[in-house]
Amino acid sequence: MGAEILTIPAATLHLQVANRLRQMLVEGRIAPAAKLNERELSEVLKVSRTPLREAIKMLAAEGLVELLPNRGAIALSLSAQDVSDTFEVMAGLEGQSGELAAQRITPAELREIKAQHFEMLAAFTRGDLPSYYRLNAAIHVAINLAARNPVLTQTYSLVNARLQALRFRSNHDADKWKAAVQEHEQMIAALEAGNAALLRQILVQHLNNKREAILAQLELLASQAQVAPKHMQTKKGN
Amino acid sequence: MGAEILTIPAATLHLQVANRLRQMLVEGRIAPAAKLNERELSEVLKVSRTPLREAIKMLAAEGLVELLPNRGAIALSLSAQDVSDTFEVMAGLEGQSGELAAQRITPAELREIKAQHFEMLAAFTRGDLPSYYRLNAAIHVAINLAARNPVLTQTYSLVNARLQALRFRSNHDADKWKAAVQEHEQMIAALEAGNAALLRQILVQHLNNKREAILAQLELLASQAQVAPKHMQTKKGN
DNA sequence: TTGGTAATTTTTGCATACAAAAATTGAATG
DNA sequence: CATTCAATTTTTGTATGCAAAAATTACCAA
Repeated sequence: MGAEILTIPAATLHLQVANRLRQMLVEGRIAPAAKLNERELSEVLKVSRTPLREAIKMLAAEGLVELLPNRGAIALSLSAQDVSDTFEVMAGLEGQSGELAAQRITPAELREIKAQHFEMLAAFTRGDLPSYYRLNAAIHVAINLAARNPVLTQTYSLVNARLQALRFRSNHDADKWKAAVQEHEQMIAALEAGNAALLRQILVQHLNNKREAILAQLELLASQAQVAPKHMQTKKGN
Repeated sequence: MGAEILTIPAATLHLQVANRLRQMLVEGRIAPAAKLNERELSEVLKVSRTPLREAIKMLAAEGLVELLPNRGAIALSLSAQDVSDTFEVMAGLEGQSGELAAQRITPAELREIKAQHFEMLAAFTRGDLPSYYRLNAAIHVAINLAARNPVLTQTYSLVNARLQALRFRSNHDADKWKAAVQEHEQMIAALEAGNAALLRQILVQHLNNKREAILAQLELLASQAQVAPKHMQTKKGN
């Protein structure tokens, strides 16, 4: 993605706004289905509506917000089916990333991934969830980068962003968690062996498991919501 | 993608403009690397710069134009490496489409694809290139749709759009053309047999062949361009 | 010429202004 | 009390205006 803005630090306003909004969306600071009020946001972000609207249009193209003609934009809200579909695509993209990475990864990259893996094990052992998730994501990104295909990386980031808001993270269940860690160890082994087909298979399975875990979690939340319907509606908040 | 604007025909201007611009880009009416002059385009499209700029921002997020800070936007221009990378991703997406379609396609969909295949054969036999390419693309789209995953469809469309401008079409060489048609027949067979793994493999191979054909074509054009450098620079054109 | 630089023009980026659509409010009525 | 409908307010969508940056032109000197 476009991360080398360091050459010319003059980032235009609409890009800055797009980045900030994207962050707010994937971090859930703007809740799913929440309305994006232009006046309100322009006051919060201290910009006029023009660059704000341009940023919103970009996020719409990225699929992070939905445009409703004459009614503005709302934050992406994924149905269970949407989540399932998105994970299915992610499984394909991760599988391909792994397949290519197994063929193209450099020794240095492999070493770094192994190091990150051990760091993740440390966080796992300590029960340090934030670090665990951060390192987990970093490893997947590193595998994707090792595939040496910027288009794949961009596509991956684009689709993955839609799932980031589901950061209420999956496998709280200890067994599945352990299984996920084991899958990560299998990934390393496959990467090291240069076994492209195997790494693809592991990653696809890994993503399918992730999908199931998230969907189960969603179902749980939905049933809880039925008991206490319509609580935190996420209005203007903070 | 969003094609059901028929429910409420009130499409906002910036969306209309985005659609028109997208079409101009993928049809090559705006040449690769050509500058998108806002004043000029706003006159041609008969809109003010505001909705035009919003549309351009959407196309930038789609990857069809590149934004240069303080210097506007230019049409996407793919290097040989870019083309190769993009085809690689498309191969993955098509492969997954096929894999899922083989599992999920309905008899009606299969019949329609077979019908389209015969129509394509007819066009092929007549040497009717435009119809051939149109039907070819339609079959790939139909397979994608049979996968029953809107996220996959959207991702597919997004990435594929970048290659559409390369419509100076591949395999002029009769052998490769025939091979492509044969691959299509194998696809139908695999679809009919519900052989997901096979259909994936055929589609991946099909896309790899397509990539090679296009890259060869590009190389040819590049060598010709060296002889007669800097001709049609594609100014305001039309 | 050629090269470099200052003045001019053009173009982009952002803010504001205005019109149209939607949402909200508030009666009035059943 | 609910409902409908008109008046008001809010919000979105588009056009215009203005400032800053970039590109172009004009000019001068070597």
